[in-house]
Amino acid sequence: MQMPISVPNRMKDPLTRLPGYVLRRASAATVAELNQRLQSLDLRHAEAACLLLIDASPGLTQSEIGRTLDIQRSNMAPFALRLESRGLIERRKVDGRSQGLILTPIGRSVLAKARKVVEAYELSLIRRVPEELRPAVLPILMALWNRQSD
Amino acid sequence: MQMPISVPNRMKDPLTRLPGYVLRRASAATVAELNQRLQSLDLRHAEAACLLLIDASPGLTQSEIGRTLDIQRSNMAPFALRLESRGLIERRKVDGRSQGLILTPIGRSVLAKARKVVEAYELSLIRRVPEELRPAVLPILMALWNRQSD
DNA sequence: TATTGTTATACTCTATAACTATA
DNA sequence: TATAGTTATAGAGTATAACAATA
Repeated sequence: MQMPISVPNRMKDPLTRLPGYVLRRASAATVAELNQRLQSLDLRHAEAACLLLIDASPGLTQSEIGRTLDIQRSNMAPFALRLESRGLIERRKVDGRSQGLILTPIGRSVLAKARKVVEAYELSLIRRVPEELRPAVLPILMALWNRQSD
Repeated sequence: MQMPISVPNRMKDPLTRLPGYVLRRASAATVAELNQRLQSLDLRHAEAACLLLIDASPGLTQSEIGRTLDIQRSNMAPFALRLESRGLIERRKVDGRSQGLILTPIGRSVLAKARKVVEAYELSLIRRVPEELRPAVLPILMALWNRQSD
């Protein structure tokens, strides 16, 4: 992400009327912002998401996490390895091929800090939206994601 | 993007309540979908955006486009080169260092098809959202992007 | 047969630094 | 001094294929 340009852009921009385009730009901007806020914990946003998932469901396997986060099984291997070698998670054999992932004490401590960062960031995001539109935020994003809100 | 899992996911998922997370997932999913629809034109979503911009403001320079799309100047070079070597755009010297970009006849023809794909996709996106929420879509996305709607 | 974890590999996207030519 | 275009390079992120071990 480049830092925002402060001079007004006088260019015709036919793109900012396209929800899909603005969705991409909003996502790219917020990912960059969240990654920056997580930098001091040496975490990427997807790693924080992974820790949050494991904390909510200890014993999840790599494959299950990958399916939830839409990360390929093959890409989960180095991903989980990094969390493991940093001592944030442990693997526990479930059967001969699956290994449940759980947080270590260090992992729980890092997650506690990450959770604060994430929650503060989510709050700052929602606060960008005019109050009367806030109830529509999740339903709209879930719909664009093509998921039922529930 | 993996194809969606059809079996319901019974896993606790604390993430889908987080607007920022859902924003990222919605964006990733829609980028993948749009890229797939543009595949037959051998265009990526950012290339289509670039053509749309040049068409709206012929003579834009690489740097200006990069600032508009948040693509680094250094990354714009191979990007523009590809469009040029495919005969979609031409460079016209503005002064000793800047080159304005314009669409070639081929570029206009490809853009016409790309525009249809993009507009159809944008329409399909907005249709995912319940009708009464649609007016809030752009204001919310612009707010999350941290831009004024106007 | 299908699934888990893994390795290898390739491609895209993004980020930084440095260079030149020009304004 | 600042800007435009370029090159080189490194790091993420993502995609596919293939393999062994296990269910």
